[in-house]
Amino acid sequence: MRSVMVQIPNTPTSADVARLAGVSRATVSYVLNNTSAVRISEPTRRRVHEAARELGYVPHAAARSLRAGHSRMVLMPAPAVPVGPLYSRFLDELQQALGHLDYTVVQYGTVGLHGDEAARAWAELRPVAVLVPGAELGPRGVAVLKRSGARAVVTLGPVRVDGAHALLMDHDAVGRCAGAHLHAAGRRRIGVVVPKEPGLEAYSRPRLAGVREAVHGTDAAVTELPLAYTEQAAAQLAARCRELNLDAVFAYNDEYAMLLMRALQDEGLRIPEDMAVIGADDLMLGRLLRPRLSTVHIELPSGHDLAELVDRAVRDPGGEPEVHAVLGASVIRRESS
Amino acid sequence: MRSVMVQIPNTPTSADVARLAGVSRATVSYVLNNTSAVRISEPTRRRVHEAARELGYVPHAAARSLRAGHSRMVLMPAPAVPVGPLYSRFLDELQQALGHLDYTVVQYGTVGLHGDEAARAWAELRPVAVLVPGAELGPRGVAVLKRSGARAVVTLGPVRVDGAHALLMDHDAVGRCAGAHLHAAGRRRIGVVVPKEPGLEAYSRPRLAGVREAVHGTDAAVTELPLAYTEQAAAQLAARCRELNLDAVFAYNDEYAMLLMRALQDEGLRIPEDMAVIGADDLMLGRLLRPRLSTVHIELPSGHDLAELVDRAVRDPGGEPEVHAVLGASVIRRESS
DNA sequence: TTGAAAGCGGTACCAC
DNA sequence: GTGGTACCGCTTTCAA
Repeated sequence: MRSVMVQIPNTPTSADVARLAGVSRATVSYVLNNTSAVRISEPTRRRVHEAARELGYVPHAAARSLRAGHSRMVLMPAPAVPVGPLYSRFLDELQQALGHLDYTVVQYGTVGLHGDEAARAWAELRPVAVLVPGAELGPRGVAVLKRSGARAVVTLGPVRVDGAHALLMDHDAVGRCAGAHLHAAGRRRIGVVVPKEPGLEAYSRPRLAGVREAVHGTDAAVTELPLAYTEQAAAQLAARCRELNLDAVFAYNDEYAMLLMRALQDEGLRIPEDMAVIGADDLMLGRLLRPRLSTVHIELPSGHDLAELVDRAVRDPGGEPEVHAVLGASVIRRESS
Repeated sequence: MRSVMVQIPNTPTSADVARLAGVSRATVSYVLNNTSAVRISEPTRRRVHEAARELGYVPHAAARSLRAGHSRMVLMPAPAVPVGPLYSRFLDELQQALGHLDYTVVQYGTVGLHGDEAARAWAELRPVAVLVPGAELGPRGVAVLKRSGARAVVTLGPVRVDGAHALLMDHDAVGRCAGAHLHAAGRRRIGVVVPKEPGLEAYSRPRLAGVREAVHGTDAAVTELPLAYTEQAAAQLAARCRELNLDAVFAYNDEYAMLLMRALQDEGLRIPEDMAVIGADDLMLGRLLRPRLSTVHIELPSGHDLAELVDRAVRDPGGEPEVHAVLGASVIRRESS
């Protein structure tokens, strides 16, 4: 009796390739990895390649790295908040550079996990390096990752974390720049916008603190201005600014600055005569506003440099953690201040 | 002779935990996975947990999924171009929802890889599902992924791909909306901005085509207007718009609209009297412009719905590919058109 | 030049 | 209740 079976296309393994090519699994591995320590005859190579192509063979990364005892995966938590063009470009450059060094960048969708929970989840993937923006990771998280074989842990954030390399992106500097600029321009009653949107505190608190530092010991006063990203909230805040008799506002970034500037103008305040406004991030939109928006230009590290730091750290896991201050901030004065 | 050795902290395995707890690896597995088919005494459970905690044990995801023959990983290519707030929110919601269904979302940094190359790289990770925005993936790529065990492949883009589920996000509709609106408003010489920035063609071409469709068979003429995202380019384009005697522009999206609107105003054109301008994406900034920017509001599918589609597909891999048209587009008329 | 086999870390079946 | 053990797919000695 002839039995016709529907062939369920099981994912082909190297054993299948070996069978089809009439060789051993070892040979398949040698051929497909171009192992230089071993010479395989040209006919055999061809047969193996042919078989692999025919079956649509794709090696199993997990099996490979399990056997190898390590991977080339660089893990980053996927950003939860919409990320600006600045940071996007930085990320892209970083991925490019790491890819060039033969690493694979993977952004892990860390959903509800926080702190050490998250670190544990990341550690399960046994990445060779972990890059963590923000201040999500503590020393214990770093320890977990290192114990699980991460040869480099790099934080990109406001503070250094024990045991990890650090790219110090101190947003204080942004606030200091803005504060110093406004003070030098003769402003003395300075408001600082602090977004109400969650997830931005890591940046907004230091920026506020920076302004405070900049005018510390002078006769200038700093007022914290919480603001949700809506027109209505902006209108209310504009009215409040007038009541408070402020003469300057550092608006967190250019987007919030645009929002607030519009509201201030609608409130009848002249910019910059009655009220100086300065943003941050040097986005294109600031140049398009009227008056043109002054801003704090932020210089992020080159993705290329970070990639090389990662590579160094991976090659020499015992080395002292490197700490680099990498956030350049400088005022671009336009017309609004 | 007493030998003092520096204990190199090798990553602890379940065998280490077993040793320390004085039980077998099997027992460790049972305890840590809460295997219900097997009863383990309370004291033993405690000892195992204790040992795991003490060693900082973290299970090895690769080993686990190798044994299991599958993972819960949903893979997406990491977006290469800076992605707007709309899409960011969608992504975030999607990750949330998938996480809730116990999937792990991983964005793979696909650098220089294209088409089938990329599909192969993704397939190496043996994800249970693959979500691909844009038009990067062809039928062959889909086949590669499926052969490697992906139980669901979903494309989010302008066209359906053979073998994959599709969330049709037909940006033609955006252009059609804009075109119909401008035509209804009496405009007949319509320019359509097409960004020169690479990576945006997947959206800009259909949007342009949509405008053409909308006015097809009428007396309106459509002019393609390539534009780089710089002030200078915008100024030149504004001058050209005047020469061409256009009476309306669909500016690709709100950001390009803002750029061009500024340039048109600087060129002395009145909006909307001399020139109607409409953007797309319904960003906040459009509301803040003067005149307020008309725009095409885009409704993306809910991340929740997509997550459920993925889950359905994973549970029933043999099912017919689902195809949903999911992009809602509607004009929000403000003052600029 | 090629093949047999051990072993990476976990899980789950089958005995005891 | 708990332990022994085979096995997932791949790489890499070691022998032939």
